[in-house]
Amino acid sequence: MEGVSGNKYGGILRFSRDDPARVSETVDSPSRKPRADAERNRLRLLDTAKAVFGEKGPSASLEEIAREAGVGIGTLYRHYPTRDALIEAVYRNETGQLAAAATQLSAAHPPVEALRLWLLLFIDYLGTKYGMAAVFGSVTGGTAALYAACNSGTPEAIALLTDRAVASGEIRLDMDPIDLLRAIAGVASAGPGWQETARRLVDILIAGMRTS
Amino acid sequence: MEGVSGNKYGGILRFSRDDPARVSETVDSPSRKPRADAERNRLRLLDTAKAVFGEKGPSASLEEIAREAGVGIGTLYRHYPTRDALIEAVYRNETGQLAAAATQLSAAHPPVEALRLWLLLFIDYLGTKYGMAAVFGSVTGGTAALYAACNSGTPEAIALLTDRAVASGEIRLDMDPIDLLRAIAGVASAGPGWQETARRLVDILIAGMRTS
DNA sequence: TTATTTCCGGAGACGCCCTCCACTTAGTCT
DNA sequence: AGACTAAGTGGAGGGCGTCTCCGGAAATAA
Repeated sequence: MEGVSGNKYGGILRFSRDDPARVSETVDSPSRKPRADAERNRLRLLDTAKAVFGEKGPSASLEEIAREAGVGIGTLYRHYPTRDALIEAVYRNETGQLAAAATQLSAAHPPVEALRLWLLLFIDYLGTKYGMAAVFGSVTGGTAALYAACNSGTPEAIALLTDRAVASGEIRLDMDPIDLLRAIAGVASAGPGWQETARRLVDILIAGMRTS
Repeated sequence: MEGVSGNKYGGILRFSRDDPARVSETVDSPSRKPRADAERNRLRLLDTAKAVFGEKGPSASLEEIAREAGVGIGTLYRHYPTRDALIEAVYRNETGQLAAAATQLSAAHPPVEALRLWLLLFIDYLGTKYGMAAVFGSVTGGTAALYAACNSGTPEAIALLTDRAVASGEIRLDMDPIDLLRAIAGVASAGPGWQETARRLVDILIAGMRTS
Protein backbone atom coordinates (compact mmCIF):
# COMPACT_ATOMS: atom_id res chain seq x y z
CA MET A 1 0.00 0.00 0.00
CA GLU A 2 1.01 3.53 0.62
CA GLY A 3 3.50 4.20 3.32
CA VAL A 4 4.84 0.75 3.58
CA SER A 5 5.44 0.39 -0.06
CA GLY A 6 7.92 3.13 0.47
CA ASN A 7 10.32 0.31 0.93
CA LYS A 8 10.23 -0.59 -2.64
CA TYR A 9 11.41 2.82 -3.61
CA GLY A 10 13.63 3.59 -0.68
CA GLY A 11 17.08 2.57 -1.65
CA ILE A 12 18.46 1.43 1.63
CA LEU A 13 16.25 -1.45 2.51
CA ARG A 14 17.21 -4.31 0.37
CA PHE A 15 15.32 -7.49 0.00
CA SER A 16 17.30 -10.59 0.59
CA ARG A 17 16.84 -12.10 -2.79
CA ASP A 18 16.90 -10.38 -6.06
CA ASP A 19 13.44 -9.34 -6.80
CA PRO A 20 12.94 -9.01 -10.53
CA ALA A 21 9.38 -7.87 -10.22
CA ARG A 22 10.33 -4.98 -8.06
CA VAL A 23 13.50 -4.10 -9.83
CA SER A 24 12.02 -4.08 -13.27
CA GLU A 25 8.96 -2.29 -12.07
CA THR A 26 10.42 1.00 -13.06
CA VAL A 27 10.90 -0.34 -16.51
CA ASP A 28 8.16 -2.29 -18.17
CA SER A 29 7.67 -5.50 -16.29
CA PRO A 30 6.99 -8.73 -18.11
CA SER A 31 7.16 -10.47 -14.78
CA ARG A 32 4.29 -11.96 -12.93
CA LYS A 33 2.20 -9.90 -10.54
CA PRO A 34 3.36 -10.16 -6.94
CA ARG A 35 1.25 -12.41 -4.82
CA ALA A 36 -1.43 -10.84 -2.70
CA ASP A 37 -0.86 -13.02 0.34
CA ALA A 38 2.76 -12.06 0.50
CA GLU A 39 1.94 -8.40 0.66
CA ARG A 40 -0.75 -9.05 3.19
CA ASN A 41 1.62 -10.93 5.43
CA ARG A 42 4.19 -8.23 5.10
CA LEU A 43 1.73 -5.62 6.26
CA ARG A 44 0.55 -7.72 9.15
CA LEU A 45 4.12 -8.22 10.19
CA LEU A 46 4.83 -4.55 9.96
CA ASP A 47 1.84 -3.59 12.04
CA THR A 48 2.49 -6.23 14.62
CA ALA A 49 6.13 -5.32 14.79
CA LYS A 50 5.26 -1.71 15.32
CA ALA A 51 3.00 -2.64 18.18
CA VAL A 52 5.40 -5.05 19.79
CA PHE A 53 8.44 -2.85 19.40
CA GLY A 54 6.46 0.01 20.80
CA GLU A 55 5.61 -2.06 23.81
CA LYS A 56 8.80 -3.91 24.52
CA GLY A 57 11.48 -1.93 22.81
CA PRO A 58 13.55 -2.85 19.79
CA SER A 59 14.89 -6.05 21.29
CA ALA A 60 11.53 -7.76 21.45
CA SER A 61 11.37 -11.36 20.33
CA LEU A 62 10.96 -11.82 16.61
CA GLU A 63 9.29 -15.14 17.22
CA GLU A 64 6.69 -13.38 19.26
CA ILE A 65 6.09 -10.90 16.49
CA ALA A 66 5.65 -13.67 13.98
CA ARG A 67 3.35 -15.58 16.33
CA GLU A 68 1.25 -12.55 17.04
CA ALA A 69 1.03 -11.71 13.37
CA GLY A 70 -0.17 -15.25 12.72
CA VAL A 71 2.64 -16.20 10.39
CA GLY A 72 5.55 -18.56 10.67
CA ILE A 73 8.95 -17.38 11.72
CA GLY A 74 10.24 -18.26 8.31
CA THR A 75 7.85 -15.82 6.73
CA LEU A 76 9.06 -13.05 8.92
CA TYR A 77 12.61 -13.72 7.89
CA ARG A 78 11.66 -13.91 4.27
CA HIS A 79 10.29 -10.42 4.34
CA TYR A 80 12.76 -8.94 6.76
CA PRO A 81 16.00 -10.87 6.66
CA THR A 82 17.42 -9.20 9.73
CA ARG A 83 16.11 -7.58 12.83
CA ASP A 84 17.54 -4.34 11.63
CA ALA A 85 15.62 -4.55 8.41
CA LEU A 86 12.40 -4.92 10.35
CA ILE A 87 13.16 -2.12 12.74
CA GLU A 88 14.09 0.06 9.87
CA ALA A 89 10.86 -0.71 8.05
CA VAL A 90 8.90 0.08 11.18
CA TYR A 91 10.51 3.39 11.87
CA ARG A 92 11.19 4.53 8.36
CA ASN A 93 7.98 6.44 7.99
CA GLU A 94 8.15 8.14 11.30
CA THR A 95 10.92 10.45 10.42
CA GLY A 96 9.31 11.52 7.18
CA GLN A 97 6.98 13.87 8.96
CA LEU A 98 9.81 15.27 10.97
CA ALA A 99 11.70 16.03 7.81
CA ALA A 100 8.67 17.68 6.30
CA ALA A 101 8.17 19.78 9.38
CA ALA A 102 11.69 21.10 9.05
CA THR A 103 10.95 22.69 5.72
CA GLN A 104 7.69 24.08 6.96
CA LEU A 105 9.06 25.56 10.14
CA SER A 106 12.00 26.91 8.28
CA ALA A 107 9.68 28.83 6.00
CA ALA A 108 7.41 30.11 8.71
CA HIS A 109 9.78 31.17 11.45
CA PRO A 110 13.02 33.01 12.04
CA PRO A 111 16.02 30.67 11.92
CA VAL A 112 16.67 30.06 15.58
CA GLU A 113 13.04 29.84 16.48
CA ALA A 114 12.49 27.31 13.72
CA LEU A 115 15.30 25.21 15.08
CA ARG A 116 13.92 25.41 18.56
CA LEU A 117 10.43 24.42 17.49
CA TRP A 118 11.73 21.53 15.49
CA LEU A 119 13.72 20.23 18.42
CA LEU A 120 10.60 20.35 20.54
CA LEU A 121 8.81 18.44 17.83
CA PHE A 122 11.57 15.92 17.92
CA ILE A 123 10.94 15.45 21.61
CA ASP A 124 7.28 14.84 20.95
CA TYR A 125 8.22 12.19 18.46
CA LEU A 126 10.49 10.49 20.87
CA GLY A 127 7.56 10.47 23.24
CA THR A 128 4.77 9.25 21.03
CA LYS A 129 6.73 6.68 19.22
CA TYR A 130 8.22 5.01 22.22
CA GLY A 131 10.99 2.75 21.22
CA MET A 132 12.31 5.31 18.84
CA ALA A 133 14.27 6.76 21.70
CA ALA A 134 15.76 3.38 22.32
CA VAL A 135 16.54 2.95 18.67
CA PHE A 136 17.97 6.39 18.53
CA GLY A 137 20.13 6.26 21.56
CA SER A 138 21.04 2.63 21.73
CA VAL A 139 24.63 1.67 21.48
CA THR A 140 23.96 -1.85 22.45
CA GLY A 141 23.06 -3.68 19.33
CA GLY A 142 22.45 -0.49 17.46
CA THR A 143 24.25 -0.70 14.19
CA ALA A 144 25.42 2.52 12.70
CA ALA A 145 23.84 1.50 9.44
CA LEU A 146 20.54 0.87 11.13
CA TYR A 147 20.74 4.19 12.82
CA ALA A 148 21.33 5.94 9.56
CA ALA A 149 18.57 4.10 7.79
CA CYS A 150 16.03 4.61 10.52
CA ASN A 151 16.52 8.28 10.55
CA SER A 152 16.81 8.92 6.92
CA GLY A 153 15.83 12.46 6.29
CA THR A 154 16.49 13.50 9.83
CA PRO A 155 20.11 14.50 9.29
CA GLU A 156 19.09 16.58 6.32
CA ALA A 157 16.22 18.09 8.25
CA ILE A 158 18.27 19.32 11.14
CA ALA A 159 21.11 20.31 8.87
CA LEU A 160 18.74 22.54 7.00
CA LEU A 161 17.67 24.25 10.18
CA THR A 162 21.08 24.64 11.72
CA ASP A 163 22.68 25.79 8.51
CA ARG A 164 20.14 28.51 8.26
CA ALA A 165 20.56 29.54 11.86
CA VAL A 166 24.32 29.55 11.54
CA ALA A 167 24.15 31.51 8.31
CA SER A 168 22.08 34.14 10.02
CA GLY A 169 24.97 34.59 12.41
CA GLU A 170 22.82 34.01 15.44
CA ILE A 171 24.32 30.75 16.52
CA ARG A 172 27.59 28.94 16.31
CA LEU A 173 27.82 25.19 16.07
CA ASP A 174 31.06 23.31 15.79
CA MET A 175 29.65 19.85 15.64
CA ASP A 176 27.49 17.57 13.63
CA PRO A 177 23.99 18.85 14.32
CA ILE A 178 22.76 15.31 14.69
CA ASP A 179 24.61 15.21 17.97
CA LEU A 180 22.12 17.68 19.32
CA LEU A 181 19.55 14.99 18.82
CA ARG A 182 21.75 12.42 20.45
CA ALA A 183 22.04 14.63 23.47
CA ILE A 184 18.31 15.07 23.65
CA ALA A 185 17.70 11.39 23.15
CA GLY A 186 20.14 10.81 25.98
CA VAL A 187 17.82 12.31 28.55
CA ALA A 188 14.96 10.29 27.20
CA SER A 189 16.35 7.36 29.14
CA ALA A 190 15.30 9.08 32.32
CA GLY A 191 12.05 8.15 33.98
CA PRO A 192 8.67 9.79 33.53
CA GLY A 193 8.82 13.51 33.18
CA TRP A 194 11.80 13.36 30.91
CA GLN A 195 10.04 15.46 28.32
CA GLU A 196 10.06 18.41 30.65
CA THR A 197 13.76 17.95 31.11
CA ALA A 198 14.31 17.55 27.41
CA ARG A 199 12.53 20.79 26.69
CA ARG A 200 14.64 22.56 29.24
CA LEU A 201 17.68 21.05 27.63
CA VAL A 202 16.64 22.48 24.29
CA ASP A 203 16.60 25.93 25.82
CA ILE A 204 20.03 25.40 27.28
CA LEU A 205 21.40 24.15 24.02
CA ILE A 206 19.97 27.02 22.03
CA ALA A 207 21.24 29.52 24.53
CA GLY A 208 24.61 27.86 24.60
CA MET A 209 24.97 28.01 20.85
CA ARG A 210 24.09 31.67 20.62
CA THR A 211 26.84 33.97 19.50
CA SER A 212 26.74 36.78 21.96
CA MET B 1 16.95 -19.91 50.69
CA GLU B 2 20.66 -19.23 50.72
CA GLY B 3 22.12 -15.81 50.86
CA VAL B 4 24.45 -15.69 47.97
CA SER B 5 27.77 -15.26 49.64
CA GLY B 6 28.58 -11.85 48.36
CA ASN B 7 25.15 -10.46 48.77
CA LYS B 8 24.59 -11.67 52.24
CA TYR B 9 26.34 -8.64 53.64
CA GLY B 10 23.79 -6.32 52.24
CA GLY B 11 24.34 -6.66 48.56
CA ILE B 12 24.44 -3.11 47.47
CA LEU B 13 26.64 -1.82 50.20
CA ARG B 14 29.33 -4.38 49.87
CA PHE B 15 32.73 -3.43 48.60
CA SER B 16 34.24 -5.84 46.21
CA ARG B 17 37.80 -5.81 47.45
CA ASP B 18 39.18 -6.18 50.95
CA ASP B 19 36.59 -6.09 53.60
CA PRO B 20 38.25 -6.17 57.00
CA ALA B 21 34.98 -5.43 58.66
CA ARG B 22 33.80 -8.84 57.73
CA VAL B 23 36.06 -10.66 60.17
CA SER B 24 35.00 -8.82 63.25
CA GLU B 25 31.48 -8.30 62.01
CA THR B 26 30.41 -11.83 62.79
CA VAL B 27 28.33 -10.60 65.67
CA ASP B 28 25.18 -12.60 65.46
CA SER B 29 26.58 -15.28 63.22
CA PRO B 30 28.99 -17.57 65.09
CA SER B 31 29.27 -19.46 61.84
CA ARG B 32 32.55 -20.49 60.33
CA LYS B 33 35.02 -18.45 58.36
CA PRO B 34 34.07 -17.96 54.73
CA ARG B 35 35.90 -20.27 52.40
CA ALA B 36 38.97 -18.97 50.69
CA ASP B 37 38.22 -20.50 47.31
CA ALA B 38 34.90 -18.76 47.17
CA GLU B 39 36.48 -15.38 47.55
CA ARG B 40 39.13 -16.26 45.04
CA ASN B 41 36.58 -17.27 42.49
CA ARG B 42 34.62 -14.15 43.10
CA LEU B 43 37.61 -11.98 42.38
CA ARG B 44 38.53 -13.93 39.27
CA LEU B 45 34.99 -13.56 38.08
CA LEU B 46 35.05 -9.86 38.76
CA ASP B 47 38.29 -9.29 36.91
CA THR B 48 37.25 -11.40 33.97
CA ALA B 49 33.89 -9.73 33.80
CA LYS B 50 35.52 -6.34 33.78
CA ALA B 51 37.71 -7.39 30.87
CA VAL B 52 34.95 -9.00 28.88
CA PHE B 53 32.41 -6.27 29.49
CA GLY B 54 35.01 -3.76 28.53
CA GLU B 55 35.57 -5.57 25.30
CA LYS B 56 32.11 -6.59 24.27
CA GLY B 57 29.81 -4.31 26.16
CA PRO B 58 27.43 -5.14 28.95
CA SER B 59 25.54 -7.76 27.00
CA ALA B 60 28.46 -10.12 26.70
CA SER B 61 27.80 -13.78 27.33
CA LEU B 62 27.90 -14.78 30.96
CA GLU B 63 28.89 -18.27 29.95
CA GLU B 64 31.93 -16.85 28.28
CA ILE B 65 32.86 -14.93 31.36
CA ALA B 66 32.56 -18.02 33.50
CA ARG B 67 34.54 -20.07 31.00
CA GLU B 68 37.29 -17.50 30.77
CA ALA B 69 37.45 -17.19 34.51
CA GLY B 70 37.85 -20.94 34.72
CA VAL B 71 34.77 -21.56 36.81
CA GLY B 72 31.45 -23.18 36.16
CA ILE B 73 28.45 -21.18 35.14
CA GLY B 74 26.79 -22.18 38.37
CA THR B 75 29.54 -20.51 40.33
CA LEU B 76 29.05 -17.31 38.48
CA TYR B 77 25.37 -17.32 39.28
CA ARG B 78 26.03 -18.18 42.87
CA HIS B 79 28.12 -15.07 43.32
CA TYR B 80 26.16 -12.80 41.06
CA PRO B 81 22.58 -13.99 40.81
CA THR B 82 21.72 -11.69 37.98
CA ARG B 83 23.51 -10.04 35.15
CA ASP B 84 22.77 -6.71 36.71
CA ALA B 85 24.42 -7.73 39.93
CA LEU B 86 27.58 -8.55 38.05
CA ILE B 87 27.58 -5.37 36.03
CA GLU B 88 26.99 -3.44 39.17
CA ALA B 89 29.90 -5.10 40.90
CA VAL B 90 32.14 -4.38 37.95
CA TYR B 91 31.31 -0.74 37.63
CA ARG B 92 30.76 0.11 41.25
CA ASN B 93 34.29 1.22 41.93
CA GLU B 94 34.67 3.25 38.80
CA THR B 95 32.52 6.09 39.90
CA GLY B 96 34.27 6.40 43.21
CA GLN B 97 37.14 8.31 41.71
CA LEU B 98 34.76 10.56 39.88
CA ALA B 99 33.03 11.38 43.11
CA ALA B 100 36.34 12.09 44.79
CA ALA B 101 37.39 14.35 41.95
CA ALA B 102 34.28 16.41 42.47
CA THR B 103 35.31 17.39 45.96
CA GLN B 104 38.83 18.09 44.87
CA LEU B 105 37.91 20.21 41.88
CA SER B 106 35.35 22.01 43.90
CA ALA B 107 38.00 23.07 46.38
CA ALA B 108 40.57 24.06 43.79
CA HIS B 109 38.55 25.96 41.22
CA PRO B 110 35.85 28.56 40.89
CA PRO B 111 32.39 27.00 40.76
CA VAL B 112 31.67 26.98 37.06
CA GLU B 113 35.18 26.01 36.10
CA ALA B 114 35.06 23.13 38.54
CA LEU B 115 31.85 21.93 36.99
CA ARG B 116 33.31 22.20 33.53
CA LEU B 117 36.44 20.29 34.43
CA TRP B 118 34.47 17.60 36.10
CA LEU B 119 32.27 17.13 33.08
CA LEU B 120 35.37 16.76 30.95
CA LEU B 121 36.62 14.18 33.40
CA PHE B 122 33.33 12.40 33.04
CA ILE B 123 33.89 12.23 29.31
CA ASP B 124 37.30 10.70 29.86
CA TYR B 125 35.72 8.09 32.05
CA LEU B 126 33.16 7.25 29.47
CA GLY B 127 36.06 6.80 27.10
CA THR B 128 38.46 4.75 29.14
CA LYS B 129 35.94 2.50 30.69
CA TYR B 130 34.23 1.53 27.53
CA GLY B 131 30.98 -0.11 28.27
CA MET B 132 30.23 2.41 30.92
CA ALA B 133 28.73 4.57 28.25
CA ALA B 134 26.54 1.71 27.24
CA VAL B 135 25.55 1.06 30.80
CA PHE B 136 24.95 4.70 31.39
CA GLY B 137 22.89 5.43 28.36
CA SER B 138 21.18 2.18 27.76
CA VAL B 139 17.46 2.07 27.89
CA THR B 140 17.35 -1.32 26.35
CA GLY B 141 17.74 -3.77 29.13
CA GLY B 142 19.05 -1.14 31.45
CA THR B 143 17.16 -1.31 34.68
CA ALA B 144 16.68 1.90 36.55
CA ALA B 145 17.90 0.14 39.65
CA LEU B 146 21.02 -0.98 37.91
CA TYR B 147 21.61 2.49 36.68
CA ALA B 148 21.32 3.90 40.13
CA ALA B 149 23.57 1.30 41.67
CA CYS B 150 26.24 1.61 39.05
CA ASN B 151 26.53 5.28 39.46
CA SER B 152 26.30 5.59 43.17
CA GLY B 153 28.11 8.68 44.22
CA THR B 154 27.80 10.28 40.85
CA PRO B 155 24.53 12.06 41.52
CA GLU B 156 25.96 13.47 44.72
CA ALA B 157 29.15 14.47 42.96
CA ILE B 158 27.51 16.48 40.25
CA ALA B 159 24.94 17.85 42.65
CA LEU B 160 27.74 19.23 44.74
CA LEU B 161 29.23 21.00 41.77
CA THR B 162 26.05 22.37 40.31
CA ASP B 163 24.71 23.47 43.66
CA ARG B 164 27.83 25.47 44.20
CA ALA B 165 27.71 26.98 40.75
CA VAL B 166 24.06 27.83 41.11
CA ALA B 167 24.64 29.32 44.55
CA SER B 168 27.29 31.56 43.11
CA GLY B 169 24.63 32.93 40.84
CA GLU B 170 26.63 32.25 37.72
CA ILE B 171 24.42 29.56 36.29
CA ARG B 172 20.81 28.58 36.33
CA LEU B 173 19.69 25.00 36.14
CA ASP B 174 16.10 23.91 36.25
CA MET B 175 16.64 20.23 35.99
CA ASP B 176 18.18 17.27 37.68
CA PRO B 177 21.90 17.76 37.09
CA ILE B 178 22.27 14.09 36.30
CA ASP B 179 20.52 14.83 33.05
CA LEU B 180 23.54 16.79 31.96
CA LEU B 181 25.39 13.51 32.14
CA ARG B 182 22.67 11.75 30.24
CA ALA B 183 22.96 14.28 27.50
CA ILE B 184 26.70 13.83 27.32
CA ALA B 185 26.40 10.07 27.37
CA GLY B 186 23.96 10.43 24.53
CA VAL B 187 26.58 11.64 22.11
CA ALA B 188 28.86 8.82 23.18
CA SER B 189 26.84 6.59 20.91
CA ALA B 190 28.33 8.37 17.94
CA GLY B 191 31.29 6.89 16.16
CA PRO B 192 34.96 7.62 16.74
CA GLY B 193 35.69 11.21 17.54
CA TRP B 194 32.71 11.47 19.82
CA GLN B 195 34.87 12.78 22.62
CA GLU B 196 35.59 15.91 20.67
CA THR B 197 31.89 16.39 20.18
CA ALA B 198 31.21 15.70 23.82
CA ARG B 199 33.69 18.33 24.88
CA ARG B 200 32.09 20.84 22.59
CA LEU B 201 28.76 19.91 24.05
CA VAL B 202 30.05 20.66 27.51
CA ASP B 203 30.93 24.16 26.39
CA ILE B 204 27.51 24.62 24.92
CA LEU B 205 25.83 23.37 28.04
CA ILE B 206 27.87 25.57 30.32
CA ALA B 207 27.26 28.58 28.14
CA GLY B 208 23.59 27.76 27.94
CA MET B 209 23.23 27.57 31.68
CA ARG B 210 24.95 30.85 32.32
CA THR B 211 22.84 33.63 33.75
CA SER B 212 23.79 36.48 31.55
C1' DT C 1 40.95 -37.76 61.18
C1' DT C 2 36.23 -37.13 60.98
C1' DA C 3 32.15 -34.31 60.78
C1' DT C 4 29.92 -30.51 58.99
C1' DT C 5 29.10 -26.77 56.21
C1' DT C 6 29.99 -24.31 52.20
C1' DC C 7 30.75 -24.14 47.60
C1' DC C 8 31.50 -26.01 42.96
C1' DG C 9 30.11 -27.08 38.37
C1' DG C 10 27.68 -28.87 34.74
C1' DA C 11 23.45 -31.15 33.14
C1' DG C 12 19.05 -29.85 31.77
C1' DA C 13 14.88 -27.06 30.70
C1' DC C 14 13.65 -23.38 28.11
C1' DG C 15 13.81 -19.19 24.93
C1' DC C 16 15.54 -16.86 20.98
C1' DC C 17 17.95 -16.44 16.51
C1' DC C 18 18.34 -17.84 12.05
C1' DT C 19 18.54 -21.43 8.10
C1' DC C 20 16.76 -24.68 5.25
C1' DC C 21 13.57 -27.00 2.49
C1' DA C 22 9.28 -29.98 1.68
C1' DC C 23 4.93 -28.35 0.89
C1' DT C 24 1.13 -25.07 -0.37
C1' DT C 25 -0.95 -21.60 -3.15
C1' DA C 26 -1.77 -17.58 -6.14
C1' DG C 27 -1.29 -16.04 -10.59
C1' DT C 28 -0.79 -17.55 -15.52
C1' DC C 29 -1.38 -20.17 -19.59
C1' DT C 30 -4.03 -23.03 -22.68
C1' DA D 1 -11.98 -24.51 -15.91
C1' DG D 2 -7.92 -27.08 -14.99
C1' DA D 3 -3.08 -27.69 -15.10
C1' DC D 4 1.33 -25.58 -14.49
C1' DT D 5 4.92 -23.29 -11.93
C1' DA D 6 7.34 -20.01 -9.44
C1' DA D 7 6.55 -17.42 -5.28
C1' DG D 8 5.64 -17.91 -0.79
C1' DT D 9 4.79 -20.54 3.64
C1' DG D 10 5.92 -22.35 8.11
C1' DG D 11 8.09 -25.04 11.31
C1' DA D 12 11.71 -28.41 12.52
C1' DG D 13 16.37 -28.16 13.88
C1' DG D 14 21.13 -26.57 15.19
C1' DG D 15 23.55 -23.12 17.73
C1' DC D 16 23.92 -20.16 21.46
C1' DG D 17 22.17 -17.95 25.86
C1' DT D 18 20.07 -17.70 30.37
C1' DC D 19 19.15 -19.52 34.69
C1' DT D 20 18.02 -23.50 38.13
C1' DC D 21 19.01 -27.42 40.66
C1' DC D 22 21.41 -30.66 43.28
C1' DG D 23 24.97 -34.52 43.78
C1' DG D 24 29.40 -34.43 44.99
C1' DA D 25 33.92 -32.14 46.20
C1' DA D 26 36.50 -29.40 49.24
C1' DA D 27 37.54 -26.49 53.12
C1' DT D 28 37.01 -25.58 57.86
C1' DA D 29 36.06 -26.97 62.67
C1' DA D 30 36.36 -30.34 66.23
